[in-house]
Amino acid sequence: MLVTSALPYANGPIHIGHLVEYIQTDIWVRFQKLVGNRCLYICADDTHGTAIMIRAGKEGRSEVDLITQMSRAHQADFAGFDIGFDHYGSTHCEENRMLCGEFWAAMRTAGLIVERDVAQLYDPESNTFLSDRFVRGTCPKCGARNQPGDNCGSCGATYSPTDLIDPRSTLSGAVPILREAPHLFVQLEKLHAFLETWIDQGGALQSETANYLKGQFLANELRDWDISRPAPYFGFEIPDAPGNYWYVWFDAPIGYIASTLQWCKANGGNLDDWWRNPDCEIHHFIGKDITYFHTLFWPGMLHAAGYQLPTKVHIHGFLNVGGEKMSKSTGTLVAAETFLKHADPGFLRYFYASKLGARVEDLDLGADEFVDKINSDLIGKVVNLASRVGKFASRTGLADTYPDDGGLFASAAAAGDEIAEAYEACEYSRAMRRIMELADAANPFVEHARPWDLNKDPAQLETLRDVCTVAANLFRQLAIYLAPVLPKLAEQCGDWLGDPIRSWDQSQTPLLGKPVQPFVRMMDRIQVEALHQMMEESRTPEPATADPASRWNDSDQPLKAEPLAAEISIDEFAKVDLRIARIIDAQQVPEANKLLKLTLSLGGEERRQVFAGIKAAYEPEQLIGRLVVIVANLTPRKMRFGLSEGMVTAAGPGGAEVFLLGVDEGGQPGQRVH
RNA sequence: GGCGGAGUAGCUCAGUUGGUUAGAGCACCGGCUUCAUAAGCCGGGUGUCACCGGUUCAAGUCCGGUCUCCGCUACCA
Repeated sequence: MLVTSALPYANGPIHIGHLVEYIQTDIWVRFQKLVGNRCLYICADDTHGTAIMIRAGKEGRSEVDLITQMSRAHQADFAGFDIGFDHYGSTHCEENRMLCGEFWAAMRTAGLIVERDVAQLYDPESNTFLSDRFVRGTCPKCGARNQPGDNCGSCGATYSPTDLIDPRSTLSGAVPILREAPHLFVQLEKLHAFLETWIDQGGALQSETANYLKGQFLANELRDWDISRPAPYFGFEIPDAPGNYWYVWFDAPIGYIASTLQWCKANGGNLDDWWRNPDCEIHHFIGKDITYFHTLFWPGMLHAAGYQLPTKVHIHGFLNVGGEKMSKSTGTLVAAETFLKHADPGFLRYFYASKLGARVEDLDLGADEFVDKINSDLIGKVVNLASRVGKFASRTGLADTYPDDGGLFASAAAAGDEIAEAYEACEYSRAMRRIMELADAANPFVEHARPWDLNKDPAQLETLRDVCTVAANLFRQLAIYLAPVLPKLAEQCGDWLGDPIRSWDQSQTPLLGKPVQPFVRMMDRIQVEALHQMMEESRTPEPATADPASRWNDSDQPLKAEPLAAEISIDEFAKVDLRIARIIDAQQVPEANKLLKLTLSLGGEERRQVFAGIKAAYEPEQLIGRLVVIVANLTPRKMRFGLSEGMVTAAGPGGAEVFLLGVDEGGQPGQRVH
């Protein structure tokens, strides 16, 4: 079988959010290898695209220089967390260029490619077409300034970058111009029927994902996929369309194959054994953000080029920290490197394992929960089991026959199948729970056997040896079951008992008649301060903007929408009698579309009935009791629903966007506004 | 608005096809212990299984409805 994790983009360091995926995959791969499956774990850096090109330009170096350095950093981070790739390549390699050409030719032959002109914003100063994220401007809907080209961070509207008011290139600050260029498209609709069948019958997807695709994409005609980018672009030039490059999402997944090919070259393998062999399972582990690339485009590409389709696409959710999205400003976006400075990588591996299931669900890392889980499970239950008999065991060695342990070893051995099934199904949290149950059962054995008393009586040496034999073997079982998650622990256990852990089956037979090495401590408790420190270190404060105007980022739209009125004198203003009033009752007017009926108090017994057009913006209950500003000397107006004796002041474009004027603390009903 | 998931002890969760008195770990309280890394053992459940209704001899579990939270999505890939 062949297993992949998504290719990390060569534009930033690995952080604990990425690691969810690599740890999830690595556990699965280690499990497969442990049970004896032939398994290759393939990954690579994803290196192409505008972002890389621009960053390299900014840093004044070549793209190759940038991605080379980034790849080194990524691999060091992964190694630090014991992610055991069989091969780690790069999408920027000759193998990938060759394979891209092969896929391309196949797709051309299949008649999937068409050419069409696309108008895109172009930066005339840096001579680059601008993808959405490199254009910023004023939101056409709400008028918020300095918003990205695809959607508004303020009102959430989505639009195309050409809709932006006053657009600017983030590269040069230049005003982008609209320029047409021919693009090449994949007509995915031609593969509609194939994809439908694959999704329905392949069993490759979690049910929620299949459901999502069917409802979201396959229910309609599939749109053509824009697969080329005009120069300049860091990537591979399309052989039969000079001046055009494959879009990064074309060559990235092909990188899985290219990286496998590199492995084959280095290890004497045959690529078709892995990618064109119906007997070879192919498993992709990805995050939910790139679902459709891997479940629509990629299967389509593989199908067109005659490669084996994925057996399973395992999709996981995102990581939250402390119940919130990771962010640089709160320091929850902890780099892999930073984590390693403060804590054992095994802790993160175990924590994720204890939280991961087979569903597409986000998981949460809480500092206290993390510390509790590590200290009580790993330290208190697992490692401590070995530690309790460590000193004695190295003196007594292991007995020649397995002593009576009340059935503990046998029942833990019997649990092996269930635990294995949980690993296989990616239900790691279930596996961890079962393993901890075994650890819970093992510790009382030591307690009741009282090896510390036996140790004082030389005549009891045999019994002591038996107790140590049981405890050491129960610990070894745990280490084997945990080996996919905690490879270091398995190694330490192997060193201690002089028998390396290589296979899942070792959990079924006790280790006997061997000397035991001096016990060395395996893990240390973690303090919650360690987590706080790594977050503190990861915090990069929101850049404080010097210019107050840009800090608030207020739009000029409202003023443009409603320009200033003609000048008036102070006397004219004085004619308008504005008063503070308290809303003492607010009622729906069922027949009215926009109106609420308000009863206002101006203090004392003075009451006003006012109809206000704020129905869409406010619930009556939330209005009662609050102070508003009203025009108190307005001629009463007879309306369909009754007399309106004044007007409540409010701003905003209307509809739900209505904002009542408030009164600061201390203002009283009846007071005039001057 | 649509789709999906969740709601069980203070916290994290388990609870299989309905079936005794609803569970585990952690936390907490009491006692014991000292081999072990402020570790361990024994005992202790403090719950309106979100809410309402229905089916049933029997509902955390099945059905209908309501509420709350989360994720995705709203024609952008």
